[in-house]
Amino acid sequence: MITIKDVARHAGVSVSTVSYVLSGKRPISTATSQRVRRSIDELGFHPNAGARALASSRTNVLALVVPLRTDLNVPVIMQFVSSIVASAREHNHDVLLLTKESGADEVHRVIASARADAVVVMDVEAHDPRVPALRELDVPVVLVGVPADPSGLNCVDLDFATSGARTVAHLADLGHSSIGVVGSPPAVYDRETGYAARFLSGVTKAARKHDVTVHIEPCAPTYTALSACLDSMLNHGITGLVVHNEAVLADVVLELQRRNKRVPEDVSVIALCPDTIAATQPVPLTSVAIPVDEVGAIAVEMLIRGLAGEQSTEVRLLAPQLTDRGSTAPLRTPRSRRA
Amino acid sequence: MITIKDVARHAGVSVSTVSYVLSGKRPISTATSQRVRRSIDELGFHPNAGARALASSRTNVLALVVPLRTDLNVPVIMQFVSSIVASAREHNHDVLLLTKESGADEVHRVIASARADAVVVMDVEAHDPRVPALRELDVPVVLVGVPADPSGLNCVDLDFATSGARTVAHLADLGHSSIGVVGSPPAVYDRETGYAARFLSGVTKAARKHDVTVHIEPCAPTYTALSACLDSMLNHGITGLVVHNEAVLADVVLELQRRNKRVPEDVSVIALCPDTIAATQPVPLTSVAIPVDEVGAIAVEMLIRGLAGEQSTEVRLLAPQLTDRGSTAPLRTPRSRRA
DNA sequence: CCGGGAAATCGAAACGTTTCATCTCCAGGA
DNA sequence: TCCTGGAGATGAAACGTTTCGATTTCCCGG
Repeated sequence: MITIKDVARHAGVSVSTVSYVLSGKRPISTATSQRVRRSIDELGFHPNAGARALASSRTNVLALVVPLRTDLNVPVIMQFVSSIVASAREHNHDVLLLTKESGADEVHRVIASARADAVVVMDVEAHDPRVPALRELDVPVVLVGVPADPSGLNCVDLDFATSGARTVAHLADLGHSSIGVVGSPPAVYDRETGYAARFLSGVTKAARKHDVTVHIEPCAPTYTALSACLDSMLNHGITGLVVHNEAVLADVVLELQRRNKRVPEDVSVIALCPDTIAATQPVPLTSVAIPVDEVGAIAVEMLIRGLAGEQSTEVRLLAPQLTDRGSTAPLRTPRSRRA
Repeated sequence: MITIKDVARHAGVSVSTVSYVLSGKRPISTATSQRVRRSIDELGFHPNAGARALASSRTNVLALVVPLRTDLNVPVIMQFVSSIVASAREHNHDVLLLTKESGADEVHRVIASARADAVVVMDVEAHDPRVPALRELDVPVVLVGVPADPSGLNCVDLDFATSGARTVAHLADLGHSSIGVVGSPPAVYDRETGYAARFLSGVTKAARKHDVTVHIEPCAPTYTALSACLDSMLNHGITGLVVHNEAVLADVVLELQRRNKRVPEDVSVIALCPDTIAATQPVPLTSVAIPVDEVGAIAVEMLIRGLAGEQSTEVRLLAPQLTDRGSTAPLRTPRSRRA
């Protein structure tokens, strides 16, 4: 194994100089710096992580708590994880994987044994039992999602309430006055994760404001459920459809077409989902984005800042971003045709 | 921070004694052992991972390389990850998450800097460019999946060829002589992951042996593709259906029913997928299992054994396990009715 | 009563970094 | 010419474990 000592000898400098070249915490002349770097490359030196951790009490590792046993939203979760890992790497950190199922004890173990410097927790529920324990941890913590009482904790999430309002406003502005909402699977609402409910509250509030009627129906991730759901929607005479349900998203347009409803001519469809998903549908969908990459990046940045000493606990709700991909259009009524 | 020194003082023993109590590498009288353990609990001592790693050159961390950007098979991948994390924890190891996308360099970095002791790599392709680099690593490595040249590497996977044969044999034994195979999405075959092709080779081989005809068709993960695929199958007069495609699995039975084909009375259906998925379908499906938990457990065990010093590189193909859940039945012909 | 050996415990040297306190040198001001 | 200060480099002390001898204790046979 190549150690910092070998590098020092090879470059003809002291061990501490090599260390300072690497960390940049003290000025080093460019001449020595270059010489040292060359030695490092030549010898293929990689600083020993354990020794580093011991000496600096920094591991450069973030613990990430993920709900692995979930069958819901799996692709979205993967995207979150992916973005968090990428952001962590950009800040020179690695990611240690913990599962939600193993609870807060594992998080405590990992922190107490100094295996990680900070924690990001995904899929927090409104009354998540882990929250109190997380609050006790004296390392930076950030939650993806917002619990009922977020005091003393950092949180990031899309502003689901405003997003719900935004989708309805968009359709209302296009003249639609009868709007359907294909909700998430009932299981999601049961789990009290909060975000789904917040989305709906935004929807209903906007409906009142814009004086339109909304017909909300949760929808299980099966073809039959979707089918029944859409029939019900069409019976209610809806002309605009909001979909907050990744599982059935792909089939919504197909099923509408099969019922002789063209999109967007006969029915306007707007989705709440990551942009990558909305854009890659057979028919690209107008959508409000779930900004997975941004959420991941912000979560990591909050931690990094926390590690740098900045104290702050904030709940950061990201403003919704609507992209029109042509699946929504002005309501076609006799009046609008004449106009 | 509580250190081993504090524990030693509190228990009235030396530091090394505490260490030996913890590791069990030397005999300690039950009296002292208990006293030390009580002190540990009382003080809430957690050994510092960095110091441990430095002194013992063992991190008790496994690196796991996962394909995060995949849109295919996401749920199955999650199950693998989940099972690997669980197995690792059982062996007192944590899991460091690397993404396939970042390539072999990252694996090298993690090993060279002694952040992890061993590596498990998921989603290896037949001619995976990372394989040579992995072979050079002088730590235990195990691949989930089998590359074209697995020499010098440990691999675990389901025996897909035998599994393919098994599904056909099952249907053939029930009297079906015209069998359809709903394959994975074309993208899977394009990626040359190997397992899909091996499955099909097993299918065709068994078809010859049992003198039945098979009609194989890859199927994109969309409703339209499935629809077309099934129409084609039925036109060919198939009475038995093999499905190797988790994405459309849920809809296969529904679509058959919509075409007035009952399962299993008119069409027998057998799937290749994890048991949890087969069992939780609206109509439980007879299946050959993709044994995610077993594969994960074996992968981890191979690594642990490797870390313990056992030298061995083996390709471990797990024998297929078929579970009849009632979605397959004997072919209904005039002859079989009379019998 | 003594010597020998096993069992239990101890002390101290690693392990490879970071970082603090010093030290050296040299340029520039008086 | 001497002094001062700052930039650049160094040496050595941590950091918290593990682990290798060495030491103590106790029991047993002779």
